[in-house]
Amino acid sequence: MPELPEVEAVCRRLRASVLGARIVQLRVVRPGIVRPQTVTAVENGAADAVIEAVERRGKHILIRLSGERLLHVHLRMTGNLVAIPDVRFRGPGARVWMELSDGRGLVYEDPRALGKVHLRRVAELDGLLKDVGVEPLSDTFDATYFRNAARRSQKPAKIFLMDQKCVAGLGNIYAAEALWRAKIHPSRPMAKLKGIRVDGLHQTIREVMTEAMESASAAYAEAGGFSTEEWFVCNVYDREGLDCPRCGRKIKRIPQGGRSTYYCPGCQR
DNA sequence: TCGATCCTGTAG
DNA sequence: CTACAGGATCGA
Repeated sequence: MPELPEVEAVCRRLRASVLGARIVQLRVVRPGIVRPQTVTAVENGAADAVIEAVERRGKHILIRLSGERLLHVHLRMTGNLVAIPDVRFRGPGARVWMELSDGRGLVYEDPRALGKVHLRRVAELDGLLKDVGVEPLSDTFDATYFRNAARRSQKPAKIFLMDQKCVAGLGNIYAAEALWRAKIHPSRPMAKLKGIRVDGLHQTIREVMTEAMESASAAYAEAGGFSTEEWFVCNVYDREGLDCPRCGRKIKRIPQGGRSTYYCPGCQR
């Protein structure tokens, strides 16, 4: 589910439904979600807070609460955060749930339970997010910024994009898709790319994220959750052995950093 | 940079 | 049964 566009879609939905609501109680069903914090710390800390804002930094969701506190949520692989009409009807997949004062529920669901829900103080935020890079669709993410970062990194291009330090929010799918559009081989060390090709990659990152952002939010607003392939057409991701839509060669899959990377050996160099 | 880890579900 | 999954962190 969640790379930046999907996380943003989740935030938009929450903003439309949950702002100004008061949290009567928060319950942690799975302690692992909250670790290394304790169940009691998070439950007590969120009780009685009013939801003042829903913000996002990279893939991090930041729910601002009254009293200089906030809920810091990371969906990781399979997490989701949704408002439901009646907290009593939460599903068995609820790992953390909150009862709102009007009886609705704000529920963190996560089948694999790899995600995180933490209670923070506003003052801690900068420290916690210090390694989260620039937003890919912000003005700060310009060609110069990207060139400078690229020049300093020996990492393979795909690893570089998935690392959140330079630009935040790209995951396995959109990193692969941006590289395909830019015709760059995922193993290519960033510092070895010509400036003009780095510029090209900068451009395709913006394209991919813009398209994904729009369709993710649209699909999510309407139907309340679709799997990616229904609204974002991938050219390489999860297409091992199929023809490259651009040059016709067979798409390959290689391991990188313990994950699968898909690319076209014909046109990505 | 690799592998293990956190977990469960699903496809082959 | 094994392999793999849209993420991130840790230690060797």
